[in-house]
Amino acid sequence: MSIEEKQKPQRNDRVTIRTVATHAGVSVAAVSKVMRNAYGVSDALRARVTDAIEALAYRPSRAARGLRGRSFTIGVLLIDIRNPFLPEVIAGVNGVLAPSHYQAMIGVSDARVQLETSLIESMIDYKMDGLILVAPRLPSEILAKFAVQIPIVAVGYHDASATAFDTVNADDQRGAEIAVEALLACGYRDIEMLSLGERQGHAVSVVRQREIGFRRAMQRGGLGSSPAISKIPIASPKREEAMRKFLSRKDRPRAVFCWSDLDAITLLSLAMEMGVRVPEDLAVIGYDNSPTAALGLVNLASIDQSGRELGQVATRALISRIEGRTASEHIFQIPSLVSRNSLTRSGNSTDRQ
Amino acid sequence: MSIEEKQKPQRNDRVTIRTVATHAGVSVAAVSKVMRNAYGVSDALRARVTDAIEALAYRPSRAARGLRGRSFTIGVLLIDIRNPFLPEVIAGVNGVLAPSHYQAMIGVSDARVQLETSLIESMIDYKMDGLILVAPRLPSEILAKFAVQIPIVAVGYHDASATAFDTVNADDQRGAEIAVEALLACGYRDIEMLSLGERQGHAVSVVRQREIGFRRAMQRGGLGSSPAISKIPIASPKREEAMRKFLSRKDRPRAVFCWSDLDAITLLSLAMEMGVRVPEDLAVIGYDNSPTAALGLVNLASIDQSGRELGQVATRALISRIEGRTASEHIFQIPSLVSRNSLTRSGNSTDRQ
DNA sequence: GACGAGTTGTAGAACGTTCTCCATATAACG
DNA sequence: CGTTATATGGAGAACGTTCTACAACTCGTC
Repeated sequence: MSIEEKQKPQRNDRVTIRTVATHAGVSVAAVSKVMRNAYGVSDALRARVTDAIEALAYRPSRAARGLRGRSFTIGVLLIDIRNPFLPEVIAGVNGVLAPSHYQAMIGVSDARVQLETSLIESMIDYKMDGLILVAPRLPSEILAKFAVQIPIVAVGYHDASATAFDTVNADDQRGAEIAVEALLACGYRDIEMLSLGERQGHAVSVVRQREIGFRRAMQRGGLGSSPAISKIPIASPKREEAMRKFLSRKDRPRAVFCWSDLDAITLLSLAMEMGVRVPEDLAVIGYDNSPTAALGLVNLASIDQSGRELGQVATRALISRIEGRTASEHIFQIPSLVSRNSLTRSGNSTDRQ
Repeated sequence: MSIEEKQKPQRNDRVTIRTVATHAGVSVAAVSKVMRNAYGVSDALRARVTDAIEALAYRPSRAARGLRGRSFTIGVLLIDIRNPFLPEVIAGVNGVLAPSHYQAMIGVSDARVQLETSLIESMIDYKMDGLILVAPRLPSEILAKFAVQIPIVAVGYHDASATAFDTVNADDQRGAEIAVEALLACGYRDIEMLSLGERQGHAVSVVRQREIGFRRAMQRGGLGSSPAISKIPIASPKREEAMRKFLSRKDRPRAVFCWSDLDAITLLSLAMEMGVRVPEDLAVIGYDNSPTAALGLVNLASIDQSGRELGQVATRALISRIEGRTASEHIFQIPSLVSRNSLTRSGNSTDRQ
C-alpha cells in the first residue's frame, strides 16, 4: 500500500492507463480489460487494478477511447431548446443514463436541416456510441443512411416502417382523439383544430399525426366527413395575426383543439385581450401539458405525453441496440388528458377573475 | 480531374486523411496543414488539397483530433434545462459559433454538484477546447483547478477576483437597483424582496448579488437600513406554502421584487387564486424577462438580462482565451426594465379582467 | 558560386486507448 | 503421465490525427 511517488520519472503529469499499469504492477492490456470488464480477468487482478485506479484518481481519456472502441457517450439532438416539452425528454434520458457509465452530450439544431446534418456527422466523428434524435427534420432515407454508421433512436418521428433505426413516440393520433372525445363529452359539437402552417413538417411529423387523429375522432362522433382544420403560421407577426382573425370570425367554433400548448397559450392571451371568454365563449385544449399550462393564471387543459417517459424508453432502446440488437423497434406510449378550466369551469382549479 | 476510383485497394471504406493525401498526391502532413491553415502552404497545394477534400466529402475524425491537438469543440454546461432563461444563452453561443469551425456540445448537470463535476471532467477528457459554465455550483477554487487544464468562462457566477478563468455576468446588483427604482418611481414605499431559500447558492451566486443591490437601492431611497427580504424554499410543496403565507400576511408589503420570474409567476397565480389584486393590492416585478412573463395572461414586469448577449460575449471571450489570452477578464452587461401591468396599470398592455 | 535566409513539403514519432493474437499456467481426463 | 481444454495475462499493432524536425528548393547578396 505504499502510494508514495510514481516510480518511473514521468515528467508529464497526466495519469494515463500506463501510469495505472505500472502502479498496479500489471500490463496495460490488463488495465484495459478491467475497465471494459472483459473476459479473462481474475478477481485478484481486478482488485489490484481498481485499487490503483482509485489511488491515482485515473480517468480514461474519452478521446482516445473513441479512436479505437467505445466512447461511452450518447448524443442527443434537440430540434429546439425553447420548447418546454424537450427538457422533460432530457431529464428522462439522464435519469436512465445516470447509473450506467454512459453520458449524454446534447446538440441543438435550431430546426435547421443544415445544422442538424452537421451535428449528426460531428457526433459520428466523435465515435459516439449512439444517437437519440428528438423530432428530427431530416427525411427517413437520410436517417437510414446515418443509421448504418451509428445506432439511432428517433423520438417524435412517425415512421413505423423504418428498418434501420428505432422510433419512440407518444401515440399522437390517439392523443388527438382523446382531446376530441373530451370536448364531445362536455357537449361541444362545433369543434375546430388549430394546426401548424403548411410548410412545416412532413408526413412523419407529429402534427400530421394529430390531424389524422382529429379527423378520425370527429368522423366517429358523427361530425362530418371533413372537419375544419385551420393552419397557423409559425413565425411571429403572422402567427398572432392569424389567431386574431380566427377569434374574430363570425362562424368561430365553440371549441378548439390546438396542436401544441405554445399556440394554445398565445390563443388564450389574445382571447382575453379581445374579450372572448374561456371557456364560456370558447373552450380550448392544448397539447404537451407544459409547465406553463399548469399555471393558475393560464389553466389550460392539455394532452399529456410524458416527455420523461419518452426519454427513458428511448434511452433503453438505444442501449439495447448498442449492445447488439439489430431488428428495429417502434414503441408507442399512450397520452392522457389533463382537464383544466379552459375546457370547462369544473376543471380542477379555482375560478379565474 | 479524374475522380474515378480510389487507386490503392483500400478495403476499409472510411475516408481518412490518408485517402485525401493519396487522392491529392501529397503527404498526410500537407493535408493536415491545409486543414489547420498552418504556416508554409502554397496556394497551389492548398487548392489541390481542398479539391480532394471536396471530392471525397472528407470529414476529419473529431476523436483522433482530440487525441493529439484541437478538437474544435467547446463544451457548455447548464445547471438546469428547465429555466427558460438558459435557452437564450445557448442561442447566443450557437450564433457566434455558427460561422466558425467550432461546435458546441451541451451537458446538463441538473444542479447536482456530483454530476457537474463529472461532466466537466468528461469534457476535459474529450479534449474539448474550452468550457462555458452557466451558473455553476462548484466553488471558485475547484473551478480554478479545472481552469488549469482547460480554458473556462463562467456565466452567471460572480467572482471578479478569479484569475484562472473569465466571468460574464449581467450586473445583478444593478438589476435589483433598477427594479427598486422603478417601484419607487411608481410611488410604492413598502417594498419587500422575495429571495431564494438559505441553502441555495453561495456568495458568488446571482441571488446574493440581487439581494445586495436591493438593499443598497432601498437604503439610498431612504427606506431603512435593513430592508425586508423573505426567503422562499425552492422545492415544490414548501414553496407554494411560503408564498401563500406571504400573501395572507397582515403586514404584507405594497410591492414585491422577486429574484426570478419563476417565483414571480407562481406568486401571480396564487395571488389571483387568493383574491389579491395585482397591481392594485400588490405590485410585482420579476427577473429574467422570460417568454412566459411577456404573455398577455401573465403580464409580468421584469428585469431583462439579455441571455443571448451573455452567450455571445461569453463565447467570444472563450475563443480569445483559447487563442492565447491568459489574463482574466470579467465582463458586465447592464440589464434593463421591461414594464408591464404587474407594476402599474399603465404598463404597456391592455387591461386584464 | 558559396552562403545564409526564407519558403514549401515530408517523414515519422507521438497521443491514450482497444483489441487481436499469443504464451503460459492450471485443470480435466483418459 | 501425456494430451487436451480452459482460464488468465501480456505484446504490440491498430485507430486518425497533429506536430516537430528536417530536407529540398529558390533567391538574393557578397
